[in-house]
Amino acid sequence: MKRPTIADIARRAGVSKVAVSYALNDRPGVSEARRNTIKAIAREIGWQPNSAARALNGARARAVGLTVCRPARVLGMEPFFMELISGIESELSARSYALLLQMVTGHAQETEVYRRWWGEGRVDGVILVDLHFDDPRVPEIEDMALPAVVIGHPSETGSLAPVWSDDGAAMRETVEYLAALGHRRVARVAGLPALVHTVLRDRAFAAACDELGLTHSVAHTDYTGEEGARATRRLVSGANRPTAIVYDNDIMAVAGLSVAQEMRLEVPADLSLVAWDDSPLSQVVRPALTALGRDIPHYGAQAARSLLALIAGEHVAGVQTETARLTPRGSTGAPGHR
Amino acid sequence: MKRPTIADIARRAGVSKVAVSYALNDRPGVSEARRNTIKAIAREIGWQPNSAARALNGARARAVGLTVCRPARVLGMEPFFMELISGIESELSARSYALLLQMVTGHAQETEVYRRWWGEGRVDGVILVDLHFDDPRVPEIEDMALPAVVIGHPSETGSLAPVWSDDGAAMRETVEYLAALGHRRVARVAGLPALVHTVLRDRAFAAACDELGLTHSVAHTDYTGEEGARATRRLVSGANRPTAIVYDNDIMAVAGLSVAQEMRLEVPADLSLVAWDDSPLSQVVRPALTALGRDIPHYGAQAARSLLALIAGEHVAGVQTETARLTPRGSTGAPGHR
DNA sequence: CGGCGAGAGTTAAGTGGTTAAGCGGACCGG
DNA sequence: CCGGTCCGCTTAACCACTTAACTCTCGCCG
Repeated sequence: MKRPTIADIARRAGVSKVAVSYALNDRPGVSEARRNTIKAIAREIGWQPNSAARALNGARARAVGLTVCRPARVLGMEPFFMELISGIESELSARSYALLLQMVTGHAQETEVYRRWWGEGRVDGVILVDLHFDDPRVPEIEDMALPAVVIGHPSETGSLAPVWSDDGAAMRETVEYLAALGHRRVARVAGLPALVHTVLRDRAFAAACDELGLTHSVAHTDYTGEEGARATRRLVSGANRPTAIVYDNDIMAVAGLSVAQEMRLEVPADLSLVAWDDSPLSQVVRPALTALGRDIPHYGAQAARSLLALIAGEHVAGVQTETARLTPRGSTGAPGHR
Repeated sequence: MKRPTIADIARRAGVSKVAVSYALNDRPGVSEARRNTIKAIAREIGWQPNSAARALNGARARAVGLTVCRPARVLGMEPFFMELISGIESELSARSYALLLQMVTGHAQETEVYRRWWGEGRVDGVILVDLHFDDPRVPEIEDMALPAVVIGHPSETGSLAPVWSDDGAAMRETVEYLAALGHRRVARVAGLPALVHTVLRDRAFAAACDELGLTHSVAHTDYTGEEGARATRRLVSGANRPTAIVYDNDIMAVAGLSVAQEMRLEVPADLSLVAWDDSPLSQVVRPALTALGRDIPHYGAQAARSLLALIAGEHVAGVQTETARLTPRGSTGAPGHR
C-alpha cells in the first residue's frame, strides 16, 4: 500500500527508472510510443512526484513562506490579511506553489522561522509584511540571501524587492476632500506607530493639513475597536473638537461611528468619518462609511508574482500598486449642515 | 555560499557523516566529547537539517494541510477562519510543524490538492472544514488513507476524526432566552444550507421554537452582509414581523442592525438581534450585539492536537469542544418595551 | 593470556528522483 | 564498406541524510 515510485512504473513498463523520468518530464530521449505508455501507467497507478526527492536534486521546494505577527483577535477582524493571503494564493496555486503560513509573536521569532524554513529547504522565498523602521528582518534576510518581497515602502526595504502603494497620495486626496467639504479641524486615528506606513500616513496627513490650513491631531492605537472607540471619545470630548476623523482601518471607524451615536453626535453633520480599507463592513453600517478602498487581493497577487520572478532568478524592480481610491458615502458631509 | 550539510560538519570535525548524524540526533554511538564538538560546529556554521533529505527516509514531512473554499471578500469578513487558523498554528508551531494553506474553488479542486500534497509527501495530514452532507471529500480521503480531522458533526465524518461543538444546544439556549424575554415570533438568518452545521442549527431552531410554541421562519444566505441585510428587510417587512432574529454570523447581524435602524425600528424594543460568533465587531456597534461566543482559536488548537495525535499513530476519538456561550448585550430585550 | 563484550567509530546500502555519460544499432554519405 | 551521427535507451553517480551491519580497540574476567 506504499506510494508508487518511478521504479514501480519502470518495472511495469519494462524500462529503466531513467527512461521513466525522461518520459514524465517531457524531455527528449524516449520514443513517443514509450512516453505514452509510461504516462498511461503513471496515471493508472496514481503516481505523484515525491517533492522531497526532487528538492534533493537542487530543485525548487515550490513553496513560499509567510509569517504574520498579530494576536488572533485582531487578526480575525482585519480583512486585510485574509484578502492579502487570498491574493497571494491565487497566484501561487496557479503555478502549483504552496504557501507556508506561520503565526509568530515577534520579529525575533519571525527571522528564526525564516532561517529554519530556508535552512531546511522548505521554501524558495518569503513575503514580509508589517514593515518597521530599521526593520531587523531586512538585514537578516539579506544576509541569508533568501529571496524575499517586502510589502512596504521602498525607502525601508534595503535590497529586498518592495511592493507598495502610495498611501501619502491617498491621504492627501482625503484631506483635500474634507477641506473642500468645509472642514477646518480634522483628526486621524492611526495604527501602530512602529509601522512604516503608519508614519508615512501621519506625515502626509500633517503635510496636507498644514498646506490647506487645517488644524489637526493624531491618536495612535493597536487597530482594535476598543482603542478606536477610546481615541474617538478622547478626540471629540476635547476642546476644539474635530469635525472629521480619518481612521486607519474599518473596525476602528465602525467603533468611532458607535461612539458618535452614543454621544448624540450626528454623522456626518457633527462629525464626518473616513475609513482606510474598504471592506463589506463599511457598507453595512448606517450611515455607510466613506472609505479608502483598494484591491487587496490584487496587491497580494502582485507580491506573489514578484516573488516568483525573483525565485526564477529574474531581476525584480519594486512594484507600485494602485493608490487607494476614496469612495464617498454617507459618513462624510459638510460640517454643521443638518 | 551553499547551505552547510552534515558532510561539511564531518570534514571539520574529522569524522564520518554518520557520526555526525548520530551525534546530532542524540542517539548512542558517539562519545559525549565528540557529540559536543559536533553540535558546536553545527551551531557555528548554522546547519539546519534538510527536510527533503529527512523526508526521503520515511520521516514525517512535519507539515499539515488546510484548504479553504470561500471567495476573498467573504473570507476577509469572517473572523472565524483567521481565528481558527491562528489556533491551529499555535499548536503546530509549538512542535515545529508547518501549515500549508491553499484557497480552492470547490470540493473537486480540494481533493485534488490533498491528493497532490499527500502524493508528493508534502503533508502528514489535513484538516477539513465546511463539512457538507454526503461530503465527497470524506470517502476520497478515507480511500487515500490520509490522516485527517474534520471540523464538523460526527454524523457526517465517516471514519475520519471529528472535532465539533454542540450547536444544537446553543441554539436551544438562545431560543429559550428569547422566549423568556417574551418573544413569540422569531426568525433566523442562516448561512449556506449545504453545510451540515447550518442544517443542524436549522433543526434545533425549529425544534426549540415548536416546543416553546413560537412561530418561526428561516432565510438562507451566503454569509455576506448584503444578503444578511436583504434577508432582514424581507423578514421585517412581511406580515407577522418577527420580534427577534438570530443570525449565523456577526457581519450579517450588523447588517441587520443597520437595516433595522434604517427602517426606524428600535433595537431591541421593536426587534431583538442575536449574532452567532462573538467577534470584536459585536461589541463595537450600538447597541452592542447579544452574541453566541466560543473560543475559536481553542477550537482550532483542538483540531490540530487531534491531527498530530492521529499522525503519531494514536487512536483518536472524536472531540467535542465547548458549546457556544450566549452573552446578552444591548441588542436583545423584551419586545415592545421602550 | 586468551576470549568476550561493549563502546566508538566506520563502511555500505537505501530513500526517489535527476543528470551526465556511455553504448549499441540503424541510417547515411562518401 | 567504413566512419560518423543521431536515436533510444541504459548504467553510474549524486543530492543529504538515515539505518543496518561491520570493524576495531580497549578493558575486564576467568
